[in-house]
Amino acid sequence: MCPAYYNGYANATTTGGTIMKPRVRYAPSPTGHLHIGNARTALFNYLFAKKKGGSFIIRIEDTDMARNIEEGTQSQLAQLAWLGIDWDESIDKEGARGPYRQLERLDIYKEYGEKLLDAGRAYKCYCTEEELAEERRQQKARGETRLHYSRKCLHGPERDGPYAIRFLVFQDAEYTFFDMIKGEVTFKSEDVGDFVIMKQNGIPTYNFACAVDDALMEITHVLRGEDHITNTPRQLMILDELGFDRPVYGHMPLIVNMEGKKLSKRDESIIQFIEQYRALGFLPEAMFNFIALLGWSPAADEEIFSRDELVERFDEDRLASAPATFDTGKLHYVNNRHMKRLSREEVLALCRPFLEEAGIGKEKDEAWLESLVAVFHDRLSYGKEIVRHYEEFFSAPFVIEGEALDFLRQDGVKELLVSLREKIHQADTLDAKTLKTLIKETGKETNMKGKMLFMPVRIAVSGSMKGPDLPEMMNLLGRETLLERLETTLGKIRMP
RNA sequence: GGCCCGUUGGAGAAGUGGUUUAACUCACCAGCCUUUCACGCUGGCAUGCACGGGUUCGAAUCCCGUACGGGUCACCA
Repeated sequence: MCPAYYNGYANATTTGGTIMKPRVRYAPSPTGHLHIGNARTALFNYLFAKKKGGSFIIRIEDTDMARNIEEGTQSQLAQLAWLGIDWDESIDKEGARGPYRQLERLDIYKEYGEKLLDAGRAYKCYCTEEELAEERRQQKARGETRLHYSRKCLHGPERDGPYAIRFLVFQDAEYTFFDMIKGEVTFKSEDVGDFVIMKQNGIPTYNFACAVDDALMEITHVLRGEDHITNTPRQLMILDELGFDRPVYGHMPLIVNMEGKKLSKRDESIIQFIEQYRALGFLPEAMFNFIALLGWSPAADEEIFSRDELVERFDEDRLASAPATFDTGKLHYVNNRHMKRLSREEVLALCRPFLEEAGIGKEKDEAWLESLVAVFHDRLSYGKEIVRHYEEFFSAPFVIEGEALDFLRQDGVKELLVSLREKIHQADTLDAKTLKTLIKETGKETNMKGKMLFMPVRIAVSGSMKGPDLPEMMNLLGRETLLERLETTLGKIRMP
């Protein structure tokens, strides 16, 4: 993009010709746990700040008293920290521009609200919720397309009683800004009705607090979800009237599900909260990696990166403007790739809680657990999946059917299995290495090799033509189960 | 309904007017490797960029319209 163009709409990036270090923020409201969409907003702001050597600030937007929840703030911060997103200034890390919790900044909003009142850019509104609802109802009934406040309090007399403060929107003004992602965006003031900046309870509304804080905290760039794009003109109006510089805005496309719908918290098809992924045994660096791919793409032939690599490669010009589809399959792939980088011990540590929870390997020793993990390491998409893999091969009902059964009905298979059964029965010790030797010996004796040797054994002990490494799997199964399954299999192929 | 945004293969997605005969990744298929299965490696997979006009010597890329999808119009953030 053209720098001159850029500066024509915002001067926050430069002052007196020197480039300032960017200051960006993530501003969650503590109404719940960290949602995947919010995590992405935080992540891109973080990436942008780190890449440019700037500061990443977390501001708590707790102005909705009704929806704030007790643990909301701590939960948000804890999950961000887990992802590996750390911050330079926030409620637990005071900087020069605090406080960082909006309810602790009420005096500030009050002061600026009065300033606007005095300047005639805002007015007191005594309307009740019921009156406003009735007004809207009538507008709709009349078929009006723009449902804006009627301004009936604009010229009304001052009176007693609670009031809200409304911003007086200019007539016939245009608000144009250069969006880092969308390009030039223009809104006409006539599309914006007089909006409340201070609620009756003395607490600011989102748009007001947000604009004032961005200015006072010297935020230079605001990267946020596209659902905020229509809030931008309102914030611009406030900024302009208060004489503040505008930050540069960038509106990121929404995250949608496979059906193209916005990720709603009620959507059952996708797990929505970071905490839930953590609980399933996903890796924080993999989540970081995956989320970075939601609406952004690297200029490389590779998509698997560490956090540092992502910071290094981040380029805001590569942020997409089309919706980002949340693809669970891709998430599994990314996590799998990151898990492959882990040592066996690390994977076991990740899987252990799930194994314990499922009661797997209770009577087995540590070596057995290690082997179990080793056998599935490569194909694990997340920690808890070890349970599913285990059940599939070890505890599910043993059945052989279809193609697998047909394979066993070939000549020589029966003799092969009988011979192997004897060897397993007689062996002193059974470990993976021994089992491999036994299979080889059986092959020699019965004159079977390659697929004709291994596949019948695989099917006979697992029921499946696919699965983990055969000797390792047989070792985990143990002598008793092997003999049982071999017996069952032989019984099956005797009766065609 | 007004306003705003978007639309490239089975899926994600590059591409910002001319080495694009449209990267790369996932999935899928084939081959190689492994005495089995995976892993890994190699190759295949859009005669076309929602549709219709236009601008241009030249458009997936710029403009206009249509269709479809989404967002937003609160004393929620």
